[in-house]
Amino acid sequence: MSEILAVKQGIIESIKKAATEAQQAGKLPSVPLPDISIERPQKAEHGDYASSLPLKLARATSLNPLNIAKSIVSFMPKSEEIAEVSVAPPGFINFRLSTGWLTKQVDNILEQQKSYGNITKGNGKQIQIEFVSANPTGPLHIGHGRGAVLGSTLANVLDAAGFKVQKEYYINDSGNQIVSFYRSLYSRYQQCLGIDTEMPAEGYFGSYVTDLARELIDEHGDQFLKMPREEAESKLGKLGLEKMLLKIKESLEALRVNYDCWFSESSLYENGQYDKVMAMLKQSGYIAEKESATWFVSTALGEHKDNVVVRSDGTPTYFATDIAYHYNKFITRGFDTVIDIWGADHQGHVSRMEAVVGALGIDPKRLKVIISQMITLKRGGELVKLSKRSGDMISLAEVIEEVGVDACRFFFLCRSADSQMDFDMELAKKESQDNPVYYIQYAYARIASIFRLAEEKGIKYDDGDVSLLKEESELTLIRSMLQLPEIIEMIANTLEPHHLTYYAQELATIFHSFYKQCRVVTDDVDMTKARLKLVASAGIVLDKTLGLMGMSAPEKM
RNA sequence: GCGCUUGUAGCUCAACUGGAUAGAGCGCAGCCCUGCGGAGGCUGAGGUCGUGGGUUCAAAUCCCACCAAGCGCGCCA
Repeated sequence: MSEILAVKQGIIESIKKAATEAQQAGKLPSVPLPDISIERPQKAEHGDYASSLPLKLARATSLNPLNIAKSIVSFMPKSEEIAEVSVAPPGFINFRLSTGWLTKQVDNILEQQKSYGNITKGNGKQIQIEFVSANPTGPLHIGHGRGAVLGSTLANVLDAAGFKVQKEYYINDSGNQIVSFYRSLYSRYQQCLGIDTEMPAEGYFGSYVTDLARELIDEHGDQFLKMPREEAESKLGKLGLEKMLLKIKESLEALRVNYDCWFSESSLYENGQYDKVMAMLKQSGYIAEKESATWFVSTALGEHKDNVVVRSDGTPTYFATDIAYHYNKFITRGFDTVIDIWGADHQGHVSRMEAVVGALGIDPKRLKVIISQMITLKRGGELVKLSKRSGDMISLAEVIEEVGVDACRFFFLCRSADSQMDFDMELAKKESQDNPVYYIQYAYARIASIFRLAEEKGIKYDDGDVSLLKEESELTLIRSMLQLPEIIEMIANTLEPHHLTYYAQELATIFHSFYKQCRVVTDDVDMTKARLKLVASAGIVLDKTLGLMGMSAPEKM
């Protein structure tokens, strides 16, 4: 367990103990105590942590909250970590950490190195996170990029929080869209070989399909023309699909996103899982035949309408396979928690998915669906829709290439998932002070630069005495570093990784301010060593934070 | 029409999930280099938290109504 979380827990327990003792001593009426929590006050003068318990007890005890606070505080045990416990109107109890304990945490961070910030909350529980999962019928676009960054960052954080995380991409490799893609590709293939033919009406008209057809001609020639149409479509299509998938993987890798598992939709049919799950639903009475189709009776579970699982032509819908897929996640593979990240256009799918998970006998709370809102691409305030080069929707790969990975990741991450966002490529590219990406990385580069100087001067600081750190800006820096475990805990609870970007900026700001106020390498050998320790620990925390966001920590810029 | 999400400083967004005087960045007005990287630091101005009710000791946060925007409401995925 992280030191700071242990201290926090200790404070909570001491409040509980003090309140109970106050009650036993007759200083406080014996009313039931609510769940005690402490929070971080927004003003530094209010200390490091605060409890509003007295305010919550005011009504039940019909006492002045300030007096309740005083009674509780008088029973508060002393501890090494806490320097001061005070009472503030209208009825808060404020706690201030001792500087001795604070400075010791510098050594603690140095010991823990890269594992600093990690917590044990997850206890090795298995959690699966599925994200992007775009149809392999075309290149990824910017919206997928947002989901990719969201998912991979969340996976990093959950891993740091002690969960066993598995990242997965669901490949929709069967169904209507695939058939349509196969047909489109075959038409383009024929056209490229001089055959006058038409594209299917519901086809994929992007120029990338033609590019794909040309690549396949280069590699395989015109052999598919000699086959019966159906065979040609299928064989050529499969090759095209593989290529498309490869391009998708490349785009994701360029964004520093990788997966533990690429799960094929069609495997659900091949291994009989689909049939099994449908039979289960039928047996429990959630399946009905009407209008010559097969329906999942979601209205029985409070939904507004039923949903088709098998069309009247006998083919299963996307929803049907998704049911089997989630059965596979929860039952076959036994994940404790499953996180799905979907785009806003899938929002209507959420409630029926939760309903069907419940119908399969799985607690729907174990399924967490994150909807990431739409993202619009801009360039200097102007809306960008099409790529100048291909005329298609601008691809994720193009955006990454133009803007750079670090900036892409940061900007995709910095808004909460449920707020729509504009992604301005000009702004993201601008390597100036109005770009927080460089501001944060610059803090790290400054740290690296300090160590280059220290090394040049041959300074060793292993025996530095951190208790010399007493300046306000030094202690503020330590306090900021101590927040990382709490941030990780919060994100693991809320599944909102955008908080990391704000934390990173705040940590960088506090470091820059410290840097201005306290010169590190000076003639004062002892102070130099102590500050080198402080700076080293700041480097660890900054590196860890950037790492969680999938960003690089450059030694030089 | 129904459902989900959003509405906070001139702009883009936070607000530890109900707490203290609502905070950052950009922009704006100023100030700071005989020192480790000025891609920096420090001040300041700027708010009826969409509107109106309600719950609470306490509401940007919870509930209701309304207004506005995005997405969805297919035997598409």
